[in-house]
Amino acid sequence: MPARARLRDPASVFAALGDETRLRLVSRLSSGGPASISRLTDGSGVSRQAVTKHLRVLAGAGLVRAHRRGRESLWRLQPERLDEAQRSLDLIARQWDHALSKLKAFVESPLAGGDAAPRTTQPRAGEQRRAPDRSD
Amino acid sequence: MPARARLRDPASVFAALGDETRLRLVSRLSSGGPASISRLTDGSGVSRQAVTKHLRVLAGAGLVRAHRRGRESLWRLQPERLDEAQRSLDLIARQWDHALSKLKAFVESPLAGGDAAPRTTQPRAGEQRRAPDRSD
DNA sequence: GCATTAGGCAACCAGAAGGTTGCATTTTTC
DNA sequence: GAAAAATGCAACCTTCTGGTTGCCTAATGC
Repeated sequence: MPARARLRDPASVFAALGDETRLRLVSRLSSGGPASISRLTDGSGVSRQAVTKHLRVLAGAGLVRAHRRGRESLWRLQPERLDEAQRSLDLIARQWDHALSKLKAFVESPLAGGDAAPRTTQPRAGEQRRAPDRSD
Repeated sequence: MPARARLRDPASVFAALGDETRLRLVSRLSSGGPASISRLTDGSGVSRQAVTKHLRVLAGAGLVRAHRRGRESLWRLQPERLDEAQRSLDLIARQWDHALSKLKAFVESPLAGGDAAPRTTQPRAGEQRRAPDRSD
């Protein structure tokens, strides 16, 4: 598998961020700027090799990138993927709001009858669009 | 309940989202509204038990919640965690920007090594002659 | 009442993940 | 040019994960 396989696969970005150690690495890179492996290993609580592996996972998700400088390799954050992940979350949240408003419209609709809550999911009977409203 | 300042456990949320199947589930819940396990299993490509497990992982991360209705259990999205995850990403991105500007200030400073020096990434003695190259 | 439908529980399995250790390689430093 | 520093590679180990299957329980629909 190529190192930069499916870069726009949101799951892989989340998976990369879904490890305590890796998240700390990302956080450290984000707040401290580019750093070498040895430096990142310091105080990480795991071995240098472990850090290396984690960095590669992050790189595989496109979250970080390294370039060699002399005998050390400097790793830096790649913020684009973060943006992508953020947009991903945003999309989900937006869809949810929309679904909720549809649901609410359905429930309150006279066509739904007072007794009938939406049977399981698909309201698609007499759904009418409504302005998105924050129900929480 | 430290719901405000420090995010509880961002890694677990990301980990939960870091699986293709689970992300699809979340997406489906977000766009289709609350749904039962059987319904979520339909077209998911995996068994009902697999879906159940995934839902529990998502619930463990606080991303979804179920409530029983008759013989079925309805699962719905829990958008707060999504917000948290988003804030998490935002924080990281912000820190990164800040780190970059500090770094830039440091590199461009005529007296490199002064108070503009990045703290967590202190250059060791005799190491500050090369600027980080952004050739990629 | 009885078949059907929706789920829960538990055992089991293969492969991925996270981690370690040992050794080789390449730059730096003195 | 030899020691030290910074990594890379590879083997190995243990635990976690995603998935399955089989069987049992609880509502529902006739």
